[in-house]
Formats: sequence, C-alpha cells, structure tokens
Amino acid sequence: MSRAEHPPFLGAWSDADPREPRQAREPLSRSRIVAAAVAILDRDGVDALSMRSLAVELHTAATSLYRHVDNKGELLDLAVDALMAEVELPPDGLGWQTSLRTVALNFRAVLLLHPNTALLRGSRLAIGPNTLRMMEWVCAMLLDEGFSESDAADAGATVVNYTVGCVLAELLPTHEIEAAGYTWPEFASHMSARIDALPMDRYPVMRRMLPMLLGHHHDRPFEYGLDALLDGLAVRRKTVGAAE
Amino acid sequence: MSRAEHPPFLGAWSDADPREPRQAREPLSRSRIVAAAVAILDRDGVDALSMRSLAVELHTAATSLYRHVDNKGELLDLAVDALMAEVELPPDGLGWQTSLRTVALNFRAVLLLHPNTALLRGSRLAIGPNTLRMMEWVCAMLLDEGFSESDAADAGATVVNYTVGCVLAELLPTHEIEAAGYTWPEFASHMSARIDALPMDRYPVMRRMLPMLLGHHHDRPFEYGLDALLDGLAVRRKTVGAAE
DNA sequence: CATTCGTGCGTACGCTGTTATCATAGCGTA
DNA sequence: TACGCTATGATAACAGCGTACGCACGAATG
Repeated sequence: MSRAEHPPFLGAWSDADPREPRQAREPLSRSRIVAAAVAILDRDGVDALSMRSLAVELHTAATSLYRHVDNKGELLDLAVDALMAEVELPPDGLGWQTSLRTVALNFRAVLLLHPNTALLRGSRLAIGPNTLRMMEWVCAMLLDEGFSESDAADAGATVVNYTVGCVLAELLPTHEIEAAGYTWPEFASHMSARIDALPMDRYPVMRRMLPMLLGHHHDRPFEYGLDALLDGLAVRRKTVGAAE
Repeated sequence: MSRAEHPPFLGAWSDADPREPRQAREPLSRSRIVAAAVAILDRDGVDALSMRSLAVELHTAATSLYRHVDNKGELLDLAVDALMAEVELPPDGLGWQTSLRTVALNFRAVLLLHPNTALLRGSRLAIGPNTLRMMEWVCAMLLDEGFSESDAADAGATVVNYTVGCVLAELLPTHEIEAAGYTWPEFASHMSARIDALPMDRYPVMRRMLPMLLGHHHDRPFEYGLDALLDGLAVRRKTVGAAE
C-alpha cells in the first residue's frame, strides 16, 4: 500500500550537490566524531553538545553518528577518555613521591585546560585506553617502588580521587556562574545575599570563609592537600612496611 | 459547605472529585517537593526524575512545581543539600583529627545511603543551608583548634574534596552497571573483554589490578587515604606551625 | 554485470524542561 | 453578605532532545 503512489518525483532531497560524490568529505570515524565532540564541549559547553549540533559540526546528519557510536553516553565517555591522552607522564627514576605528585599535577592541568569536558568526570565513569594508560603507569611505578599490589591500588586511587574531587570543586562554581550569565563579583554578592537571607548569626564563620573556599585561585590549596596526602602515604608506609 | 449549585457540568477536568476541595491534599511547598524528589531519586534513579514524574508523585501538574522552584537545576541542588541535613556532627572535644575523621566518615555514609542523589554531587554545586551547616561546623572546629583561617579552609576543603572524589569513584561504576542492566560479574567480564580487545600486553598491570580498583568494598581504601591525609595534615602542621 | 554490504540520511516517536495563559479558592474589606 | 485581590494550581503548547527504523546509494565482491 502507498508504495509508489507518491514516487519521489522531486528526486534530489539532499541540499548537497549530487554531483559532488558522497565521498568528498572524508568519511566519518569514531575518532573524528570524538574530536568534534571535545571541540564543541570546550568551545560551547556541555549543554551545547547534542547529537544534532555535533552532526552540524561534522556536516552530517545526527543519525549517521550512530553507525560509529552506540549512544550519547558512550560518546561522552570517549570524550573524557580522549583528554587523558594529553596527560604527560614524568620520566623514570624520580621516586614514587615526586612521580605521583607530578602525575597528579599534570592530570589536574589537563582537566583544567578542558573545563567543560572535565566536568563530565563527575557523572561518567569513562575507563578507556587513555585512562588505562595513565593508571597503568602509576600502578606499575608504585609496584616498582616496592608497594604491595593492594597498597599500590589504594595509593594510586587515593591520589586520583583526591585530584578529581578538587578539580570538580574548582570547576563547578565557575560553570554554574557562567551558565547563569553571572560574573564572579555578581556571584559573590548573590552568594552573600543568599547567606544573609538565612539566619545569619548561625553561620558566622562561613560568612568570612566562604569566599576563600570558592575563590578561583585553587593552585595553593590543591598542592597543600596533595603534599599532605603524599606525606601521609610516606609516613604510613614507613610505619607499616619494612625495608626501603 | 458544598455550594455545588452550579457545578460546571463540563467543568470537572480534574480527575479528583470536585466535591473534595482543592485543599484536601495539603498544599505544595518547597520542602514537600524536595522530599518527593529525593524519594524518586533514591527509589528509581536519577534518570527517572523529571518534572512530570515528580508531579505524578505529588498528585499535581508539572508546571505547578514552578511556583515553588525556579527550575530543575535548583531542585537538584536542593535535593543534594537536603541530604546534608542527615550528616551527624561529632561531639566536641575530640581533637581536630578525630573530629575531621568522624565528619568525613559520616559524610560519606550519608552519601552512600542515597547513591542516586549523591551522584548529583558530581555535576551540581549545591551550597544550601545544610551544606553550610556542615562546613560551618568543620571550619569553626578547626579555628578553635588553632588553625589559621587559610589553613582551616585548606584542610577542610581537602578532606571534603577527597571524600567526594572517593564516593563518586565508588558510585559511578555501580550506577553505570545498573543502568545497563548488568550484574557485577557480568560487568567484570565485560570489562576484561574490553581490556582484552585492546593490545593487551600494553596493560599487564591493569589486567590484574583493575578489579581491585573497581571492586565495591571500598571502605578500606577510603579510610587508608583518609588517615594518610590526616597524618599528612598533622605532620605539615607540626613542621609549619609552632605551639600545640 | 549482478549482488551484497557498509555507510549515510530522512522521518518519526515519545519524552524533556519551560512559558504563557487561564481558572479558581481563600481572604481582607466594605 | 458581597466583592475584588492575590496566590496558587491546571491546561495547552513549544522547541529541543535521544534514538529506532528503513530506504538509498557507492564500493567491494563474485
């Protein structure tokens, strides 16, 4: 039924010139899609990334993407993992403390370089080859330095989790601010207004310290906690382990 | 008091009995809405929470919610903050180390009690009265123990960020697994399959250690890192500060 | 040359958050 | 008792989302 009753007598639906063979633009591929996704994320933010906008970026139709990516979730995971390729791994022989410290600093630097993509770390697992590469290096290094398998896992995970937590704590405020179209000072006053709206004598300390906690010069606090963590790992290692 | 003398005979759009005055179900309020949102989140997961599903839960229309809540974002923030009311604050006089340790443990326990809501901590800022209450207590306690304002901010933020990072690292895998309908062993095999698909000799360490990192018995690693962090804070405090 | 297959694409569906508009209930005032 | 006022809830509608389905066409294969 209704088979050829309306044959496509208006043949060329596509606005692309049919003379130009489809091959003209190089074919889609997972990596090209992911790269474009990261580009959109970095440029326009996470809310601007839809399958349709991504298709526009690639001069394609939205549904074409599904030939190369299972769903949007996987795409986001791939985008996050793609960042991890940029994390620079320190040279050998620095000792586990400075090695761990350097990896953490580089890891954080990469995340801060792509804030909008990094925010996805808070809601997606994203264990891809590049993430594995970093974890592999860290764990191998710790094992090499004499850590037991379980200690290496704990120490590595601890540092990574701490770093992710700190980065999120840095990025979330600025993201929320920009999403609302605020500037930083506007946000500060908005924030203190919200605090003033509460029974303000109940938060005397916060009144003074909140700007300090939300401020965007987070390098120092991050390194403060990181060094404390590494010191702690060293101490616990000495008291628990034997040699070295 | 039913002056039903002229019931608009086409009028009863609502499926509720018009005799029953609208007042019958107690009126909407911010707190009722937030409570219902947390209930949906905990019961059915974050994807199940839409303004419409929330309206159904409250026997209302979706748009009515906007009288009490600016938008869904604010609602999510309120839901996250609502959790923080459950964090138990330890008694005074324990000293800053055990105090901080106890708060971190209680904080994490509350988050793990509401996994689906806790996941939102990864994508939302959520500084509400209950969050402020906890931060206020922590900072005041640290100041009381002789920390400088900036040290108190750094130490408190460090512990909180570490805790959030760890909780996310615990919750994200299980969330992803459940969302995909997997069971844990299925996921494990799926994961090692994905690793096997990669050039597997490049990740020899990860092959052995990944189960350890993703395992769901995370109490020990969390406390391992937490204690290390606290030790480190103590050490740094001794070497930097003077008395005490 | 005929067939199969991988890839791109148009269409369509159900769902989302949100706005504008309308209806109504309860209350202070006359 | 009667009347507007205001706060609140309900209806409808909209643009946008992710994505399942099936057709079209170029390239590879027999």
